[in-house]
Amino acid sequence: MKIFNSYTNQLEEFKPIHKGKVNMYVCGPTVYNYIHIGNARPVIFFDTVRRYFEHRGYDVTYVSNFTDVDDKIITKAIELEKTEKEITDHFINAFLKDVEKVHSKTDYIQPRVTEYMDHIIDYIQQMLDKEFAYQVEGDVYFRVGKARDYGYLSNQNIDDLKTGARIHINEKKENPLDFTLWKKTEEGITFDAPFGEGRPGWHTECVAMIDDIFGEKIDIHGGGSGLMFPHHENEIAQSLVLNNHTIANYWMHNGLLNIGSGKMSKSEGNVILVKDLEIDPNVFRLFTLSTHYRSPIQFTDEVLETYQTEWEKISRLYKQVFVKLDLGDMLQGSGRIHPDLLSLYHDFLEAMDNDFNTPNAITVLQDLIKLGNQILRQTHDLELLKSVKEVMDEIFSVFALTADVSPMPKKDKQLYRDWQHARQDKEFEKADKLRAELQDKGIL
RNA sequence: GGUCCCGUAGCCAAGUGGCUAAGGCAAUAGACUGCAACUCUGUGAUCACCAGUUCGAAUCUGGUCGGGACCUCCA
Repeated sequence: MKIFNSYTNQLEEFKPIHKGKVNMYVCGPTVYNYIHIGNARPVIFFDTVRRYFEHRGYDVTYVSNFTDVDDKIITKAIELEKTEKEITDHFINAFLKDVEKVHSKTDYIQPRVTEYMDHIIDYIQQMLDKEFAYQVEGDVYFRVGKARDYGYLSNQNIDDLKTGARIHINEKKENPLDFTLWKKTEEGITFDAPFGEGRPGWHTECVAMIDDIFGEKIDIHGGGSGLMFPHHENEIAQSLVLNNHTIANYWMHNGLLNIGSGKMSKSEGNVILVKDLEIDPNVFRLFTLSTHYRSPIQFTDEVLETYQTEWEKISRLYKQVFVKLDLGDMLQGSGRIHPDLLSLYHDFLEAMDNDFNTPNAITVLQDLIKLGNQILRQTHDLELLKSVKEVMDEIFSVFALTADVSPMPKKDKQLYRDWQHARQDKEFEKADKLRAELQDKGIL
């Protein structure tokens, strides 16, 4: 299994730290608003990564945080005349609802910044003690100039960054690249620390959480490519000071989702919220996974319609196969997959093993659909159809696709057989009536 | 101004040095069908452009044009 490691910028064989285990952390949302469809991409992609590792037999510990301390949350709280906690509780619930809406798992570890304040303060103190941080008028900054390998992850060198630094000069900083660890403030919710009252910057939380939860270097750290700099760069800088390692063996970054021509972001105002999305989650997942995770995706109605069509084709076949097997009392899994289908399943694994090449994996699914349709029309071989279903079930479980099927009660089975008989006997009026009934029941 | 990414058929999208450049959608021609729907089969690209490296390039190098990201909160 190969993964593209953003840290080394190359494809690497995946080797877990602990045999059979995967420890992974994905940067979660700052909970001051509903998430948009661009935020859903890492949710869906890393959920797929988790599912695939589990499919491969790994025991996965998946952690993703909630940033529930932030200026934007405070602004929102003041604006709505509520407490920060009311705001963040509301948007955490909303987030989890959206995660479910796109068929992603919510049973992962969800640390919140407010629960980690002691750790964060302790970490900042340690950095001060080691002189990798300094205080100015109650603020605490990280001393980037002293950090080792700063810029390695995002492939930038400090001098270029300095040259490119925009005019936004903070007189308090020794160096414009230094980032805030602690900000002195009296507005909104604040916390007490040895270095004064205020709140933490957002770069320390991930390090503190990962260290507390896992207690060591982890396998995978994921997030959107927009986080690579400065957020992940800053995380690594701190971890090198505190723990002398780069947090994760493999850094994974997903590309952005664009809408129309430009990028979608909260500040651009061209957002589509997940909660307002009115498409089948299966379609949205197919759409999201139809492009390799490191490439950007364009969100357009035309492409969405393509995957709508695609999903109808996939789910239609699944349903037909399911009904055939149900009629033949062959829904129970045999665990034996026919060689022809087994080779397709292996193609699927091969695609996924190659840095989660979901587009190619979807192509395998399409091959499977074609084959299934041929069997359905030509050989009617139930054993083969059973294998088709079983391979589809495997792929569905990794992609979190769900076709709407359930075993038929006896009278529906009879109805189906009656329909077939009516057609054979050329009693078309009767057949059409039965067909309409079956369609009403969602069997056809 | 600095750093970096991308440009494959009408649309989406694999492939990143070597047989005739996967696959899907759309289009079109056919087959199947009692009618619908579905389904299957056939049909399409000198890989933005130019120059170079190489026995050989969509794939590597340089340049041109076009699009985008980051350097500031952002998945």
